[in-house]
Amino acid sequence: MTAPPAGPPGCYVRRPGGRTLTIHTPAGFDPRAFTAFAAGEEVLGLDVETSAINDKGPRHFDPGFTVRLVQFATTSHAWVLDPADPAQNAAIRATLADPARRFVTHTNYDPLAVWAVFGIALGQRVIDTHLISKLLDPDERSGHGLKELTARHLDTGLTEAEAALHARMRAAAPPGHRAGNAWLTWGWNHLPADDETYLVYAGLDAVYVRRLLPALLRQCRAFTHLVHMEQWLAARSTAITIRGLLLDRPYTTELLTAVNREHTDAETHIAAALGVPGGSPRFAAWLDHQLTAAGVTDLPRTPTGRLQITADTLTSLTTRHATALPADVRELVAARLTMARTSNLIANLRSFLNSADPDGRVHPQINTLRAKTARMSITGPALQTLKKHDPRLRHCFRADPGHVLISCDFSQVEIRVAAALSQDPTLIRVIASGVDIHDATASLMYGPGFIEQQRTVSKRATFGTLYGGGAGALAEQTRVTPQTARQVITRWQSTYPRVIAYTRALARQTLVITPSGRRIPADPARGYANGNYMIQSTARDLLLAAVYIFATLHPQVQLWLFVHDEVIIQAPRADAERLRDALQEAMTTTFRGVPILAHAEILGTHWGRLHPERTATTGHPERPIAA
DNA sequence: GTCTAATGCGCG
DNA sequence: AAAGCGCGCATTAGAC
Repeated sequence: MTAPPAGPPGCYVRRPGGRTLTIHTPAGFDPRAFTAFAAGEEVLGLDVETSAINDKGPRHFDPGFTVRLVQFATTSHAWVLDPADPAQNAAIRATLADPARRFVTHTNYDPLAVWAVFGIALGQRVIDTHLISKLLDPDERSGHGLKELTARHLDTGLTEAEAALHARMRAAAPPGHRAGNAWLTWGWNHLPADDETYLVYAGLDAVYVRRLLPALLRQCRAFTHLVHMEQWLAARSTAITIRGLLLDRPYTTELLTAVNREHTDAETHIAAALGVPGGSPRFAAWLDHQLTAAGVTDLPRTPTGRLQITADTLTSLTTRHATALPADVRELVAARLTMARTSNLIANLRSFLNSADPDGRVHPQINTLRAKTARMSITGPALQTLKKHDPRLRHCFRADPGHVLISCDFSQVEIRVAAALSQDPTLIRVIASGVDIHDATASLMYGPGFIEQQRTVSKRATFGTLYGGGAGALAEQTRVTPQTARQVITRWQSTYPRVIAYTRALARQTLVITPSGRRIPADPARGYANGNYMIQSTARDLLLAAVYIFATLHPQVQLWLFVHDEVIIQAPRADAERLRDALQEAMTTTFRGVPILAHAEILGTHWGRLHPERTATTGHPERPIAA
């Protein structure tokens, strides 16, 4: 273990890896000494200890969320401050609000907490070691936690402090708070704020994040421009989280009530007819029996042999096998299908309402570097995965009063990026001519008299090739025979040979380096994925570049959300046309001689537009809305 | 009951 | 020769 306390009064001293680290505790707070400490360092490690976070709720924006400790650190000294003490609270605020001050944190958890509790926006004054680590190795599973990173790059002092804290929490948790992870939740909320293990852990967190920064930065020499751009994007994204999206709560509540009723009706119907809940395995057994009696045997099963009840299998029952089944069975299958379809809607609507703060705003977390390709993810709620063809879901979110939402998305950006990277002359010519790319591809493959099915298959072949797919997958998707699929792929390959040559060359590489300088390690067993890494990642960076240009030219405009190849902004109604045009212009560009096109439109007050003839809350089966 | 891995389905 | 890619979350299945 480390040496016993031996520092100044009110301090703990630890010597992990032979370095002396001093932790100043709240009990020993001295305003003048703290001011002198803070003045001596331009970039401070910043960490906060908070009450436990409930992932199902508004997280930082829950009224019950509190910050219990705030820590500032150099590479050798940490000050642990207690915001409940007025003098320490003032010192915290003064330090955080100082416009000349820079901080280093791990993830944006701490800036969000600082905003939620102190109302201070750190904005571009914070650099995130998690983000830098993701640039060094974009694989999420590579261990980007602060503990793993400090153990790898520095020493094990922090992991040991954490182990000690967890042991302390387990030991101190009262009965009833020991099962599962309950001791952890109890610990973050209730472990006494003067507990030595807690204070040492808290102080070391800030010291280690400060020590980690130079260790990681040194390894980024070949792509420091990415550090800058990603930090910019992360700060803008944190601003989106902080501002939040306004939920149309009356609409959402009413819709949930209606859909709940639809779900319950279907459930009750099944229960009344069979005496079995529709969602139970016994329903599956009953249906299995009915199908066997009707001679239907080709439906998918679980590994244990149970009939698989999915929306897909149920749908095929109501279509392909409709005539084989008695009317009462069909009716119950339809009811079960209603349950399957509404349960997804219900789950989404509940997550919207649960994640809203008391003002009716949701604060989605934006992970700006989630995928290996640097694609972003949005969680809490997962707004990128809402069923698009049912506009009732997106309609739950609305612009702030007096504002409208404006959306702009790239047109077929991945095909264009593939053309630009491969410099395939035929694909470049097709794109430059401005005709429909899939029409042109089908025409090149089958002649100008191609039929619709040939267009569909060649379109699938295009995407399959960009993603590294083969004949098997193409046959599976289009229900053509494997031989036909192989022929289609061969034709595609001879139509766009440079694309094929390009992706084959990429497949042999062990490291993919994108035009923006991003490093993506190849998966040795799946070299065919490299082409997709390159294309998807480059498309993402084209979006970042466009957003950067737009936001720099229009710094006051609020970014609202990103959906992979789409940006949504919020603007005052009076500026809508002007900003729609400006956004489209910023996103329209040329990449290596290939035009990258974008289309912007004013969405209006709500994200999703309901069909004019259909009311929102009657629970009609979803249907695509004509463009 | 509790937990995790796999599956299904939503998006691009 | 063959291989689609990248995500999040609810539910299900199976293990403990």
